Order: sequence, then structure tokens, then C-alpha cells
Amino acid sequence: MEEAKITFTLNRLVSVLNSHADAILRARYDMTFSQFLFLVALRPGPLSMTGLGASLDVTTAAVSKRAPWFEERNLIRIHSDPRHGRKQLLSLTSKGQRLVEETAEALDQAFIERFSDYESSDLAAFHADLNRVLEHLMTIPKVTI
Amino acid sequence: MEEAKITFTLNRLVSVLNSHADAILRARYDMTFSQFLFLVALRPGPLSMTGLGASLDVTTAAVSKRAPWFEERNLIRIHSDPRHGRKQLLSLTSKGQRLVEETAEALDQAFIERFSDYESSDLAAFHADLNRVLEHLMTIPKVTI
DNA sequence: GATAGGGAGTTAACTAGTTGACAATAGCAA
DNA sequence: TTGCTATTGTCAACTAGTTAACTCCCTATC
Repeated sequence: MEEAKITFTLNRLVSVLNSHADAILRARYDMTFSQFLFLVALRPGPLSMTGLGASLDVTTAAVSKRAPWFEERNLIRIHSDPRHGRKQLLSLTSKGQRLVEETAEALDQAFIERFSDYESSDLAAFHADLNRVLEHLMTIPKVTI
Repeated sequence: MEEAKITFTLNRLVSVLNSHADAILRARYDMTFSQFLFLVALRPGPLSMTGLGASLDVTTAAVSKRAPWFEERNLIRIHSDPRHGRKQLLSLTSKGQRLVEETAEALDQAFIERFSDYESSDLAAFHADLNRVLEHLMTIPKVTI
């Protein structure tokens, strides 16, 4: 039982962090955390419906249904890939790009303030630990069912 | 940007752990992770709709809608509180209790195996770090919006 | 060229959450 | 008692995910 509680603690931690981000985005930008994630995934460059789904860890169908909402608000553009008749490419408009930069910056800032009394080396060590555990999990894909 | 990535890593980690648990539960018990959580929250004792919602970090309405599913399968009992006409109490049936114990044990076991090559002191230290960060977040409820 | 197969996107039907409006009960204060 | 106010649960309408079935379109192979 002691071991399983690590996963509970992790879930609580993530939930608190995400709620906090959500609250900031709603209050200051009238936007949800999940909308933020949708746009942020497009920051590195255009993606197909399927590609964006993979990046968000969500099915293509889910992206396909949400995309028009962002297009209507002129945050993304949806245009068909010239080299593949069926494929659609989603990319940020300049309005979308501006919004992403601004909100990402705001969240970063909030995070930094919240942990201002932590040594940055402590945070770095913590992050390293997280990555170590994550990699450990990824490198044993053998799910013994 | 470096800082914000901690939250990304945390989200990925939680997602991997939960998917793993979900896969085990689906394969061996024909049950989802979220159903497991619903039942596990009742392990310490009966809860009202609202109480269970608080424990699952979900609204009362969400619990109210899901509860009949568990009752139909004889996993929980729903009976009105004798000392409060409106309140409903949800409690595990013996079948539900058996299922919870068995599945919790299976997940614990899977976790232990997955981390068998970790020093248990490393895991304990990691857990302590998580709790430290979580407490830090909880003790500054001042959301500067 | 015809065609079989695979990749990409959409749609329908479902599950699980939300908020807001409501009804019923509890509990206190006058 | 009576009458506010809190708490508790349910319902309707919505959002965001899932899977399964379908439609296009491209490409390889015959």
C-alpha cells in the first residue's frame, strides 16, 4: 500500500498544478488549460489532425471535433496539405501565436513565483528525478498482463 | 520555459502510470481505472454522494449519475441516511469489497515489480520530495490572479 | 489501367465530466 | 410555529474524450 500511494501523490500534485494553471488562464485570458495545450502543441509548427492528436495524447476524432472551434476564433488555420489530398494541416494564425506566447509566459511566470523560495538547483534535481522515473517506466514497455 | 517543463514531465509520468494501471484492470478484471477509483474511495467506509465527490475531486452531479451503474452490478449499496432524509449513503457490498481488495493488491504488486530494481529508500525519498512539493503548493493557497 | 490495401479525416453513439436551475430537507432564529 | 438559509441530490444542456464504421485518397502490384 505504501508504494501505491506514490501514484496517488503524483495524481494530486498534477491536479493541483493544472487547476492552478487553469484558474490563471480563465481569469486573465478567458481560456481553459486544455485550450492552451491545444495551441501550445502547434507552436513548433503545423501538424496534421493525427499528428496533433499524438502530441496531445488524444485520438484523431477528438482533434477533428475541436479544431473548428479554434478556426472560428481565428486562432488556427486549417488548410489541406498540397502533397496529400486528404491530409489537413493545422497551424497557428498570428493571433494564435501571440496568444500562445503571452499565456505561456504568464504561466511560466506564475510557476517561478510560486517556487521562488526553492533553490533552483533543488528544482532541477527534482525534475531530473522525475525524468529518471519516467524513463524507467518507458524503457520497460513489457506490460505483464 | 525550463521551469514549466516540470509540469509537462509530471503530466506525462502520471499519464503513463495511470494507463498502465488501466491496462491491467481492463485485462484482468474487465474494469477501468476510474471505476477502481470510485470503489477504492469507499474502502474506508460509507460516504454521501457529495462526500464521495469530494474524495474523487469531482462534482456531486457526476457521482449521482455514475452510482446506479455500480449498484446495478451489486458492487455498492445506496441507502438513505436514517438521520437525514435527503442524504444518500454509498457503501461497498461484500462483492464490491472483495473486488477492491483484489484489484488494489494486483496494482500494488504490479507497481512493486515495476520498481523492483529501485532501492526502496530511493522510492521513499522520491515520495517524500513529492509530498514536500505538494505541501508547498497547498500552503500557499493565495492564487495571485 | 485495375484494384487491393493503408493512411487520414469525419461522423454517430457512447461515457464522464462540467455548470446552473431546481426540489426537498435540515436547522436555526425570531 | 414559522420562515430564512444551508445542504443535498437530481436533471438538462453542454464539453471533451472514446470506439467503430465509414469515406476519400494515395500507392504498389498485378
